[in-house]
Amino acid sequence: MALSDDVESMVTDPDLVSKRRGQIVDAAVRLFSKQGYARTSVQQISKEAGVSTGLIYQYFGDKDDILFLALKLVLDTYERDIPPQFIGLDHPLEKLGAALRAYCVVVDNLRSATVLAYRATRSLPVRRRVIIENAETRTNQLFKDVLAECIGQGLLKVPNIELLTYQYVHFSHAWALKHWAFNDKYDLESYIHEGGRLLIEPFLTEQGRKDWERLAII
Amino acid sequence: MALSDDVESMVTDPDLVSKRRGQIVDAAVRLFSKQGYARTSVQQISKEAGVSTGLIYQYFGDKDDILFLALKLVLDTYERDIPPQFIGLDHPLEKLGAALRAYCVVVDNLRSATVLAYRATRSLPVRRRVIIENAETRTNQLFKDVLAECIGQGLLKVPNIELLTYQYVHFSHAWALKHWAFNDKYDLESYIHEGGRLLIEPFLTEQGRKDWERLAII
DNA sequence: AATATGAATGAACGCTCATTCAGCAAATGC
DNA sequence: GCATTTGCTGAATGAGCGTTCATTCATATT
Repeated sequence: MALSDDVESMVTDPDLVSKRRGQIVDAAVRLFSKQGYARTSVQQISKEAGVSTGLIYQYFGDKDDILFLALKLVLDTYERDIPPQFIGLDHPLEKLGAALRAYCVVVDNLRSATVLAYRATRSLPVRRRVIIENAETRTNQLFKDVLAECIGQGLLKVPNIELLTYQYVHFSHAWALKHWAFNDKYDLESYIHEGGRLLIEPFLTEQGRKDWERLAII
Repeated sequence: MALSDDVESMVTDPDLVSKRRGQIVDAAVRLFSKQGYARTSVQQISKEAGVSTGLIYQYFGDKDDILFLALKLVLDTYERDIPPQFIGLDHPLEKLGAALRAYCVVVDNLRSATVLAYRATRSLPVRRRVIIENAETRTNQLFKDVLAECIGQGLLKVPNIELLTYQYVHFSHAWALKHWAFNDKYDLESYIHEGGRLLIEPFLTEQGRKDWERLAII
């Protein structure tokens, strides 16, 4: 969860380390998203970040370190930005709707970075891939918990919590991954709305349906 | 749809061309799936395929050509193997169930190649990416048509055909993409079964439910 | 048997790119 | 005011890669 997670730096001042790393990772995400990891050179990253090539090796062990922290930034953003969107809310269905919306909104903000995470996670060494996969699992757990709460209160009836959770997550990711197919048919808001009709409404109980219509969440 | 789609070869004999290309693409898919496109060298491919490096350039213009034909092989397999699984069937719900099962089975057979298609399509030049995306769209259309038939006969009631189609496709792909998460919880057959409970059963009409239970499809 | 053709080889070439390092500038310590 | 440390630079290095091509081999043709 900390900023580094075992990437080492030659520079001692922690503030400077996180500032520089942020600067470099931001530039890297822009380039990786546009051109892919392999087609992006460290020289390009240094130019985009406005630093020298040598500097990068003061803050990262090698090029793979940059990719790892870039992906971690994406996953950390999910974990940081989604929960605040629903922890204040009272009604479980409200929370669920807000969680789905929040996930789609974050994906929309990080559209190309999300695609990057899909494409590049596998090219990390196993030990690091697991860290990223765990972060994803934790974010999924947020959904699962809210979903379980809805079920516990008799608002939803679902055949398989875990797989439905994955469908929510996939639905959100698809907004980035299949943007080439969706772009001319939906805007973000209508996409979210259709998500509710497809992945929440069919599973509402009698009671759930009443609340859902009253709350007019999505 | 033809084998080549504009990749040129120095060799004239068409049988030999397709044999050699198959041999090389098979080897490439194995390596690309394991190590990624960028980390795989043409020298490695030639060794894996049991030919010389020079030979590869008699059958492909450049390394990108190999990737293109590798991805095309995956998408063509989808298009070739799924329809036969349901065209003989009478009842639309039977077809839908068979289509979902067929898609999951094909993905299971091409698991690492499916992951490759997800990861690498974006690194093709635009013109070729479009060819791959069109192939995907055609396969999706198969689902959409069967789905429309079910709806037309009053067996299903779905809020959004297109997006539900994507959920089917995503569900199948997820078997490959999220295998690290699913492997110890489901086998292929139970995964397919859960897919039916999540993505078909909630949308059955009264009539549809009766038929579905009678047919015991998934 | 002599010749021609097309397939196959793999060493060599040139280029890209990750990584290093000798040196500069500024800050800090003595 | 000198010495030392820290942050930083960017040209240089060298390994690895995609691609080429002079050559060999196998088969067909005359």
